[in-house]
Amino acid sequence: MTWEERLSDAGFRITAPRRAVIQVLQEADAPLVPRDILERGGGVHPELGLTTVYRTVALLAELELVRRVHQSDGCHAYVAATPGHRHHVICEACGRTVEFPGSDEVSALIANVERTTDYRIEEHLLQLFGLCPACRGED
Amino acid sequence: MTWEERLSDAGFRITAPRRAVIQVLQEADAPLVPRDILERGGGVHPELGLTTVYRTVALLAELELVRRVHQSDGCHAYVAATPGHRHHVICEACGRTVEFPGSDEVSALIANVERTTDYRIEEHLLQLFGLCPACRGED
DNA sequence: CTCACTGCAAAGAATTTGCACTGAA
DNA sequence: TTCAGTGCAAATTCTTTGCAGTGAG
Repeated sequence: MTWEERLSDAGFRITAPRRAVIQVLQEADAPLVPRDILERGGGVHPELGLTTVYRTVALLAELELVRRVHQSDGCHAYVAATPGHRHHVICEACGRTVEFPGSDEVSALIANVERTTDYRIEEHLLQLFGLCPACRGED
Repeated sequence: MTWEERLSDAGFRITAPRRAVIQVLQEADAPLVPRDILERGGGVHPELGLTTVYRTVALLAELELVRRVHQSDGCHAYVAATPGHRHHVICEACGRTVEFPGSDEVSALIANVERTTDYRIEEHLLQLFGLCPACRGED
C-alpha cells in the first residue's frame, strides 16, 4: 500500500503539497528537518509553505509512515519508516540512515532492566551513530 | 570529586549562579528543561538568568557531569550523569529517572548491527520509557 | 457544493548573541 | 587587578495559530 493510499484510507485528502512532501521523504536517505523538506519540496511544488511541511510531517508521523529521529544538534528530523522496524543507524558524516529491526538483544535488555530497576518498560528510543561504509573511505 | 572541583580543575570559576544550577540538577530525580532549572534555581540564587542556565548546562554537559536526554515533546532536558553509565529509564507518569549501565546486551546488539549494516558504530542513544514502581500504584 | 487543506502573516516558544558590569581567583 | 562569567535586552531560530481563499472528493 502506498503512502497516498494510506492517507486516503485514513480519510485525508491527497493534495499537491502533500505529494511533494511525501516524494521528498521517500527519496531521502538521511533524516530531514522541516526546512530541508521545504527546500527540496520547492522543486516539485514551488508554492509549498513551511507551515504545510510541519502539518504534513506531523500527519505522516501519526500514521507511522515517517519517524522522528533525534540528533545531538538539530533535534526533530524525519525519515521514512520501514514498518515493524524501529531503530536507526545514522552516519555521522553524511547523515545516511539505515533501519534495523528491533532484535532479541533489545528484548533481553528490556527484560533485564525491568528486573533490576523494577520499572515497567513501555517504550524505547534507540539510535546508533557511526560511519557508513562509504564515509569510512571504503567506497 | 565534586562537580565544583571538576569545574575548578578544568579552569572554570565557581560562581553563585553555577552553584545554584548544580544544586538544582543534583537534587532533581527527573530530567529538567532550562526553564525548570531557572525556576528552581531562583530559590537558591534569585538573580539567576535564563541565559546563564543555558550556558551552564552546556558547560556541565561538556564536562559530562550532566547528560542531555530527549523527550517526545520537549526535547533537550538535562539530568545528572552517573559516570560510566549511559542510559536512562524515564517514568512516563512522574518523570523520575534511573540510570542503568551499558550492558552486554547493548554491546552484543552493536556488534550485530555493525555486522549486518556494515556501519562502524561510535555512539548510541538509548532511553527507555515506562512506569516506575510508585506510579504503577504499588507504592 | 463543502469543508479539509493551504499559504501567509503574526504570535509564541526556544535558544543565542552583544554588551557593559561585576566578582572569583 | 584582570578577565571569565553574568544579566538584560535584542536578535535568531523553530514551531504553532488565525484566517480567508481554494480545490479535492
